[in-house]
Amino acid sequence: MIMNQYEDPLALVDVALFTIQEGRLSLLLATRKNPDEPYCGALALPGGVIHTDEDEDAQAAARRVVRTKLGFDPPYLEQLYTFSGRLRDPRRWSLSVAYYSLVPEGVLAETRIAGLEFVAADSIPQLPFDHNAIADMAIRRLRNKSTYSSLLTFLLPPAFTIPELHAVYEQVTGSATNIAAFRKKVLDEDIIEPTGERRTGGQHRAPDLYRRKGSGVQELKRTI
Amino acid sequence: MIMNQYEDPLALVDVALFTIQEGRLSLLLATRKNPDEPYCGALALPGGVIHTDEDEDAQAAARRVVRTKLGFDPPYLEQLYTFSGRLRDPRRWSLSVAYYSLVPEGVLAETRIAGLEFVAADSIPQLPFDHNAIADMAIRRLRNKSTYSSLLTFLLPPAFTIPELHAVYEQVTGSATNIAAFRKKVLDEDIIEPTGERRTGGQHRAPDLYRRKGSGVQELKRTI
DNA sequence: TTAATAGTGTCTGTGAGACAATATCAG
DNA sequence: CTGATATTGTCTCACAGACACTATTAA
Repeated sequence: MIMNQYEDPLALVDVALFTIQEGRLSLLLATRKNPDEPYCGALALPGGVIHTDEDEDAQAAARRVVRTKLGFDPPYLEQLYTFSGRLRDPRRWSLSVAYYSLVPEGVLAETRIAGLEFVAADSIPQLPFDHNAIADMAIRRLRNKSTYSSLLTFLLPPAFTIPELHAVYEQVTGSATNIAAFRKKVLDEDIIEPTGERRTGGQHRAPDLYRRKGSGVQELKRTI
Repeated sequence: MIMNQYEDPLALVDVALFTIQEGRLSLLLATRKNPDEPYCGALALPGGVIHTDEDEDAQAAARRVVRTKLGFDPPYLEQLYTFSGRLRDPRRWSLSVAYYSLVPEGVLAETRIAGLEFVAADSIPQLPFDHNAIADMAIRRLRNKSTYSSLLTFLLPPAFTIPELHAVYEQVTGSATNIAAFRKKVLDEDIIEPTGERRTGGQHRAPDLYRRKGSGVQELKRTI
């Protein structure tokens, strides 16, 4: 190991993982289980030390954290911000690359892994470290990016209806909006496309099903 | 020092510092001078190892880097993204928290510090590490944020005219826009305010001077 | 007075948003 | 048929953008 005249910071990743549970935007918290680490027993954002022997980069480390805690690869994972400082971790000067992740409604409904808990995004309890700051920034980013991208489709199953997307939009942004205007906007943005199917079963007209267009997030441009 | 079973990554900061030089958006590069570090002698983004004994956090480290290389505190400094991986630095697994900074036109004109060089943002040479990726992302962020915030005012002196702001806007976004529409939009966005003075000297009507409103960047909201 | 740039007023097209009207579904 | 919700069509208002016109300045 090539040395460095300064003590190296502790390098971590933390993940703010969101899903829809019972119609509400929810954040995943995990019980800390390692007795060698601080705040053992407390609920916190899932995270951990970067394993430089196996993780190719920080994104891979975050992916590994989700995979080991939840058992699957997160469909959407984006870097949020890096939190750092001398005092944020009792061990030593630390640096946490924070990510946020979106998981479709229902995927985690049956997952009954011990120590995991979902809390409503608008009533997050007090968390250790600076995890409340991370969660707050993740929600702000999510709210903001929802207004100009196909981000929210990652909170829904592969095929979804416009009313469902509209409900998620209202849940995330916290604002009531006109569904007719929403429909028109989202359709000529060219970020979703009809599957050709409809969802039957309701005692009303069957809504058209759509899927996300393209594999990643689509962002829209502003003018001036 | 509390140990950790994994080798710690090398923790760095890098800064993409922009200013206007001869009417063009320009990026600052610095000659690497430390013979113990890779790419000594090459031009690269100014950066360095985080000093955990003196830097409170990564932002403070980036501020220190700018201060020691340029001799002043950067007026605007924002975290951009964290670049990481096993191979990006020949020393070892590394993690660089990248920042971008904006400095008013003219402030660096007289600065004649050896080893510093400005290059036009649209013709950046090949750089060591993944510094080209950092610079590209910084320019994308700058271009994008310019369209919905008061960010560009940080590339101008404290008092500036609307035509000056418009010229910077066109230079940064690379698009020709209508100055009348630009003026109207920027004025009712409430992000700048008139100083009450005008800039005389030209052989034409003296333009009104404005200043940025508020101390930080102002962002605008989108609708739907 | 003239050349040059600053600033203002007017018109138009586009798109968000409200709302009415029509279309389907299950029972 | 009826009660529900989905989808489409129409109108209005706000605003970006184009452009013409007026206002100032120094020489």
